[in-house]
Amino acid sequence: MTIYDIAKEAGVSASTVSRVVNKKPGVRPATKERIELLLQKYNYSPNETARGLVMQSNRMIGILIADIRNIHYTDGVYTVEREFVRRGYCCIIFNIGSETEEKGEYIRVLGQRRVEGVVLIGSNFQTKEVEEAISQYLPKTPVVIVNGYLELPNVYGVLADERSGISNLVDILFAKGHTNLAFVNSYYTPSGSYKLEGFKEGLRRQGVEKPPVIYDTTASLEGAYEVTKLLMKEHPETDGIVYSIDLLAAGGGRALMDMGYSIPDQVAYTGVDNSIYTEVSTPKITSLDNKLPELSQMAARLLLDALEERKVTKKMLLFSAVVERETT
Amino acid sequence: MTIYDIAKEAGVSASTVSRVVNKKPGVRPATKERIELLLQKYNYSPNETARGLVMQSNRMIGILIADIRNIHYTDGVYTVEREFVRRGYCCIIFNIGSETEEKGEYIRVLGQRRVEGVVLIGSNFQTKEVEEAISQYLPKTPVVIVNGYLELPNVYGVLADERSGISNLVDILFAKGHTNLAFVNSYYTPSGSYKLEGFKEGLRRQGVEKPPVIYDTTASLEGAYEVTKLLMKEHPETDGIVYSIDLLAAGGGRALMDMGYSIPDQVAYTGVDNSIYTEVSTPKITSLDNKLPELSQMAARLLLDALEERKVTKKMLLFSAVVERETT
DNA sequence: TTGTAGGCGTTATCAG
DNA sequence: CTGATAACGCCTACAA
Repeated sequence: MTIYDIAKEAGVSASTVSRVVNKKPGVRPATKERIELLLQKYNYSPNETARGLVMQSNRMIGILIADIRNIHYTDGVYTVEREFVRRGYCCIIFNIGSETEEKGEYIRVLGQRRVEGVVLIGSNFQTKEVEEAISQYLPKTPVVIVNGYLELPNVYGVLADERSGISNLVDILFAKGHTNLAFVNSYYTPSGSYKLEGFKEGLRRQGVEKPPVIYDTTASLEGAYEVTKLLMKEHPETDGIVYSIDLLAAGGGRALMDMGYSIPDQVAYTGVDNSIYTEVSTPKITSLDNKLPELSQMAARLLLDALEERKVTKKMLLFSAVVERETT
Repeated sequence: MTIYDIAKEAGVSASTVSRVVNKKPGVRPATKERIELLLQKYNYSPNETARGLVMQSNRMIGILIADIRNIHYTDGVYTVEREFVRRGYCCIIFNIGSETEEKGEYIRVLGQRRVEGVVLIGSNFQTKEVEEAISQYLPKTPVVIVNGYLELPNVYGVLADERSGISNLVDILFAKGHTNLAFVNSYYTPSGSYKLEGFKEGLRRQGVEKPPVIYDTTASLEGAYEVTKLLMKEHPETDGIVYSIDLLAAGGGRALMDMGYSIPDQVAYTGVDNSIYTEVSTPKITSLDNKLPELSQMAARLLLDALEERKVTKKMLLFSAVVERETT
């Protein structure tokens, strides 16, 4: 059912139908009514593809994310999606995997779809490859990165100060008498290395001289469980563990309990994200709230500002905050 | 940058450019090469909107879901999205809220965008409103419902037998000597009422005559915590609780522990979804695996079959399975 | 092998 | 108030 079909049956031209569809003025009430009746009758709805072509605007935005199942990101996608839908946009979402080298390819596809804006969620978009893809395929499309940044004219960044947040975590552990700390990180991301830096900085600030105890693992309960057992075996003096994400803290906490440590007296530990895992896990996990929902909210706002040509902050920082629970 | 711009600079017509862009045969190698160089030079990528218009196909599919943050659904969205992207589609995802009356409106939008297929994730799409919206706005577009079904020619359904699954849970509890059971449900969905039926059926099968103990709460840790305390106060004889989702089991389990019950000896409990909560929570939760990922996988396959005009099963059922852990 | 012409469903401009 | 007409960017017969 096109505007022409309606026009023919109403005995008018397509332009007149277009006018009433778009509620433009200048149509005689009688004609208008006649047309509206037909629109109803046929359940007409304008073809957005055609509309997008002539209007040079399809009101679509693209969201790229490593993996929506990672609780770390789920909230972000949700927030961004809601914000845009409220404004009449719709969102194309791609889960692109965390290790993939195809980030550029997805950016190309978004370019080809002519999305009007892009949100990249996660610090792992802060790479040379992404930078090149953006300047190739989306040179004029506003792009905002949640927890990352790239030096391009059309890229905006909203970041959390995870680095200093983690060093605050170290302070808290020290204040409670835990001084033999270890850090457990998951696969490499820029965010992960900032966290590690924060850990080292915290130790330095506390006057610790010996080399820091650092372990890596996959981002899974099992990985954290195993690595924690290993850690405690190789460094039995450890009395505090900083995990780079809540999920690891949950898995690691389980290992500590299974090994018979009393929490938090003998060993204290902390997570990052302040996610639901902190409440589901027993004991409830002290966590660094890195403000992911707020970050995403800000990202959506920034992008909207850019799209509606208001003036936009290129880069901004939100402050994280420690939420103490039962593991410290 | 359009094919006309390229054509002009190459000294050929737009159709020739179109041919090389689409790798169609019948272009002299020399011309082809010349054009390809220009395509590279300008980073040309065909406008999908225009292409979609003329081809009458935009390779977009729509996914509707109550709330992507609900772990219950996250996996499903992920699976469906991955499956379609692999086939060159892209997905428009809408979080429409669980109580909202706007389901029809979102379906209208998908129709207006002329998506080629739709996946509805969650039994809460099994309503009259959705049925009407589909027959109005998507009368010929294939739609598949994950864990639901509607009697329309273009609607397909993939369901889990949660009802009998729950009654199996009841059997297991009885087998372990827990005979004073209670059921804790969250907000109303068709799935929720099937689960409740399963619970009642299980009791009946076990020869229980007295009216079942049933509580309702919001789908949250706190809700489950409070309602469990209330339940145990009002029915102190209870020695087994079937929660309708893992999240509730996690919250309720916490309440039971805080009240000093030993798990599973004094009180056993179970969840549904076999989600990560079962492993993060302590003790690890026995759960009904309702095969959500498989369901979503099947849904994607069905839709793909429909799109590619293979013959398609209208409605199918997957069998759930109990995964025993530490709470039974 | 290449170009021309028509059309996909809209919107917008400009006459009438 | 209404109707031609020309875009929008691309694809595809058909003709050359």
